[in-house]
Amino acid sequence: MSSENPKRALFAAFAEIAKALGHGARLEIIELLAQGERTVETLAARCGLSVAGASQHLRLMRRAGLLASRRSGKHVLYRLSDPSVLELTTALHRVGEGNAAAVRDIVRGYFIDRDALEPVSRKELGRRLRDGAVTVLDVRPEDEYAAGHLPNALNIPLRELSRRLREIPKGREIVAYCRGPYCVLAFEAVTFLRKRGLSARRLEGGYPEWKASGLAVESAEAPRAATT
Amino acid sequence: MSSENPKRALFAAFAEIAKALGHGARLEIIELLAQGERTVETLAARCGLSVAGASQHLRLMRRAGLLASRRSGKHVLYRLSDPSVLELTTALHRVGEGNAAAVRDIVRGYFIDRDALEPVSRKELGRRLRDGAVTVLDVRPEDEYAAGHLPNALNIPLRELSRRLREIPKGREIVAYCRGPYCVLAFEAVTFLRKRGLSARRLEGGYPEWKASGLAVESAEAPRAATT
DNA sequence: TTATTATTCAACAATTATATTGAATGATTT
DNA sequence: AAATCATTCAATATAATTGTTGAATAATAA
Repeated sequence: MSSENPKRALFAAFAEIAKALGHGARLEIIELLAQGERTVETLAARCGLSVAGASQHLRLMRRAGLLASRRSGKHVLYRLSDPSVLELTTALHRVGEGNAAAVRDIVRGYFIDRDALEPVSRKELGRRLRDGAVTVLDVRPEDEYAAGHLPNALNIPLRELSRRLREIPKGREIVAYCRGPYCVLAFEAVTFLRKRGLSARRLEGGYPEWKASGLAVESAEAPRAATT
Repeated sequence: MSSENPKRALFAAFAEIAKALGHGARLEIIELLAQGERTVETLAARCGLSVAGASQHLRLMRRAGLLASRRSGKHVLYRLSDPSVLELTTALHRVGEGNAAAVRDIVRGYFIDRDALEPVSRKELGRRLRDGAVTVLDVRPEDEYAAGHLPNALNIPLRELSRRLREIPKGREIVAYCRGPYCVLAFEAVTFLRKRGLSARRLEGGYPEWKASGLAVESAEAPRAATT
């Protein structure tokens, strides 16, 4: 490991960390773990991986120092080892947005016209939360909501949105959020709500970014981990 | 490339960028390019690569959007495509320092006792530069110095330090810097100078970090690229 | 034009990473 | 203690990356 040249060894060690980020499934796992602890099974299901496959990716990332884990009963719960990991993925996103033509194309093509869905900044939402003039809508799955969410946020997972539309107070502007800047849930929720004639915008970033900014969060009674 | 699921495609695109960082030699190339433009030949020599090998690494990083290049006569000059690339490597370093045990071991083992070499912050050096009570010493090779350096810095490449010691004004504190936080040049310079009884400390980060902080820099007459 | 120089490309072997399968482990519950 | 469940490990085939060599380009100089 720490061979001849100390500098070479150091670069090699950093390269290991970068390699651990160098797989789509692993970045997806990191996005999920940014919401809170998760079991191997849950992560596998959410990312469309086999349990053994997920376990391998997780081991690799833990070795690289990106993740940590703890045992809780029969389950092993994985988490990001440190907030700096989220900063690293944010830096990766920024480079991708600025430079990689492939990313720009995907963002343009699929994330619809971003201008029309111009996000509400965290600062702005903070101000408007104090005025009470806005409904904050969390469109992530219930377990992610339970693990932590914005203050007074209403949780309606995206797939239930159509069915549970009446739960949303009328006449107030809606700000929807989900997992992060590249999570499609809030985009789709906003598009859907606007079609229904509601005034909806999405939050800049998602729950992890809000929390990382040091803003207030709430979570369900027991701070337990997601089960399914 | 941009297959079925847009989110998957996006993660895959980000993973490509991470992969492009996932090799020690490529991180070393990036550190060098953070000093300024370089030819393929120069990079190959500095990193101990064959020219063809360096060219392959460069192509890979350019495809990932990390680098850009331009032709100048017979030479092709590569550069970082954007300041966000430096931020990305900085984030990578931070994760490595915080988490990866391997990195901690290397830093402890080779970078000697960091406490004794506690760096001078950029802010502090800025203040002391205004007072004029400090000699700023650039220990990088001449061509890197020529491409850009701190205001009024004295350039004595590390390997010439012993020979040219008399060029350093007596009785003033010395602040040495080099390429960046994991460049050993300044460490070794400070260790050497202290053995000689001089009062020397090293700067936090190196030239690229100083410049990225928006602080003043100087460069040689013609803003030409390094030749060797 | 021809020769020279810097860089890129192509082809190959060697290594490393990935996906998949099924068995082994560790903790819990019956 | 046996059964169950979540996770990890091991083995394998496949695919991707790397290092190396030598030939092909592209720009300049003679």
